Amino acid sequence: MTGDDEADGQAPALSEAQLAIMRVVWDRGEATVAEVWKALAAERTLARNTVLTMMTRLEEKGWLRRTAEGRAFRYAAAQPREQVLGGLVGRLLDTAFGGSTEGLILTLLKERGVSRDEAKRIRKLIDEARKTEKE
Amino acid sequence: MTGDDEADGQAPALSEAQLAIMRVVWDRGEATVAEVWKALAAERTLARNTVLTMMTRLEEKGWLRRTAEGRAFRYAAAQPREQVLGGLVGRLLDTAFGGSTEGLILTLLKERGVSRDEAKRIRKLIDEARKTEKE
DNA sequence: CGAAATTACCTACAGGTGTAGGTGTTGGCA
DNA sequence: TGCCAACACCTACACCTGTAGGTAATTTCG
Repeated sequence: MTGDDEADGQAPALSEAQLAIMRVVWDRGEATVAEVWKALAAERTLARNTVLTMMTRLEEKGWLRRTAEGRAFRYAAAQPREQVLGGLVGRLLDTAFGGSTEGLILTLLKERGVSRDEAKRIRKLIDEARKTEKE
Repeated sequence: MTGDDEADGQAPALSEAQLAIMRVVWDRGEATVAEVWKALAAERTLARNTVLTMMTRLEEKGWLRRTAEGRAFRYAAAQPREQVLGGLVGRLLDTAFGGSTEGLILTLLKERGVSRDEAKRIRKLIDEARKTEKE
């Protein structure tokens, strides 16, 4: 799979602020500007209009989809979280780690460490992943 | 700690093209614009001046350091690769995965799969990381 | 010696991003 | 029923990124 390794190639990848918005939308399934704004404003101050502008742009670029609902809009993610994050990670993997999965994981572990429990669960992930072994 | 340099994590994070340059510099320890240009031009076409501009900007922002050498400059990374990549990964981890190491690894495995050999080596990494277990 | 090459610097520009003010519309409530 | 709050839209702006042309200094080679 992923035969289209470069199909979406030039998607400029979401920036951090954009990702923050997407995260809220993904978490809720769908959301209005006001909802996203409230969620983000809980962490840092920013104007409602900022969120509005960014969501409008995300919609224009196909990251979000919206449906009129009364006088407001209800936004939903146009692409599943897994897919977008997968692309993001793949991109980072290639650009920063020369494609080395181990390199990335090593950095990750060094950066954050890992608890006994996590280690166990991660092992499990690897076992499962190995079933769909790559050639 | 971190008392000596404030150029830590909060910098806007390197973009993809910038990372490509840094990668060349890290790989060689140090490099001139011409060297980086040749390395990058091997993969895609771009003007020498593009590389020059970007490296100058990277120097201004503290990612690269340079020393005059004759009529040219020799650039070196101002920060070790591990540190920068660590910051990058940490950033992605928090922004996109809500801090879940497993989440990132899962995505990574799904995205790229893993060969038997890699799986083995990754296991080892985890074993080692667990020694410096986190609370 | 003079031309070609090399290198840096200055300048520019289109497109993206984060931020937000001002304007117009509308629905709800006093 | 008239005003306010909520909402979207338009506009703007400063900054960043990728890209590169033109210019000037200097080195090197024929």
